[in-house]
Amino acid sequence: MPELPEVETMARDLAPLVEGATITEAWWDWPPVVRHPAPDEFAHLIRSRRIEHVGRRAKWLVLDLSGSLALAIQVKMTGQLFVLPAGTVHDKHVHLRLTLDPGPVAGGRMWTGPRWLLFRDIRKFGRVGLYRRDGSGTILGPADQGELFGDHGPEPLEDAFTLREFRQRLRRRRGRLKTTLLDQSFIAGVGNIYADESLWRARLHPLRAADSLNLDQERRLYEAIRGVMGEAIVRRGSSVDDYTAPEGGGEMQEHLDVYQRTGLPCHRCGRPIRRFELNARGTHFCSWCQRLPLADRTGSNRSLARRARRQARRGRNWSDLEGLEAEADPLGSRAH
DNA sequence: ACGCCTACCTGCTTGC
DNA sequence: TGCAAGCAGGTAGGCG
Repeated sequence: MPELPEVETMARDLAPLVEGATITEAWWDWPPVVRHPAPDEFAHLIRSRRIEHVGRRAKWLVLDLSGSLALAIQVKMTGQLFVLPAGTVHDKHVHLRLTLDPGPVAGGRMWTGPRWLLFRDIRKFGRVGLYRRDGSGTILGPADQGELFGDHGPEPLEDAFTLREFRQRLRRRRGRLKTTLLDQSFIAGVGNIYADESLWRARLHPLRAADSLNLDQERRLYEAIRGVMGEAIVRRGSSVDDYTAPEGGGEMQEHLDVYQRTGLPCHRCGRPIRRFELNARGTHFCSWCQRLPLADRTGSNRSLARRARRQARRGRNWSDLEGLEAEADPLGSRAH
């Protein structure tokens, strides 16, 4: 499940393989994979474009093409990219194929023949789109209007993303902490794995009201997000479930503290990691290290607290935990 | 306006 | 063995 570190790894792996190459043809077997523009126009526009740079924004790969075009690839859950000699047999999950005339490659290497850039996506969630950049370099959305990434929050690892800005953004939010971290308009690139990991590292409960943190907690969360993301990039991301980096698997999964570690000892206190569902996502945390203060459940965010009480009465959401009914207490309020 | 919920997908696992 | 249900989750779009 690619998040920021996995997509960053894909971009870094892909760059030396395709930068400098020219796209000569586009093929697809499932039109919805081309989100924008209409598939025929996409094929027409992309022909003869040179791939000038491979980068990343949020969880998207962005290939800068000649003529101020940008090929944006959203891999979502199971999207993968491969570069193989043209004509290589591939399976039915490859839904888009770009034929590349390699031309001279950085480092003086010369490919001996055309290559295919393959987009493979088992679950067909991923999409590609071709967009224009305006004079200032901003990628324009459909119909050349607005910013393609206008709805996205800041990149957590950029210098421009300061603790001060993080605090300001966090205090404007009304929802729960984890829901907020997963919201791409709050911060770009955080997904389920690194949301859980960041909250564990910051010792904050996933259900905390986002606007209820004190100064120290805000700082811890800010540093946790950046620390977890930075470390995950160095380790080439996490290889879990369907996802592995094609150019060699990431190893961050061996260094995760909570994600998919239900029942295993917390790396800080030794107590078992617990799991519950939030917004239909598995949520992993340590109920000893990550407490939900009483005040949080009652006062600081009224609408949130009201909803929490209603859900608790109906016995939904955080009561149907796997196994251990007596132990199941995602609020983390039980004394050990 | 904002947050929450569902649909989109398919392969794998689990249960009968 | 076979089949169906359950599960994984990023995010657009609909809903309240």
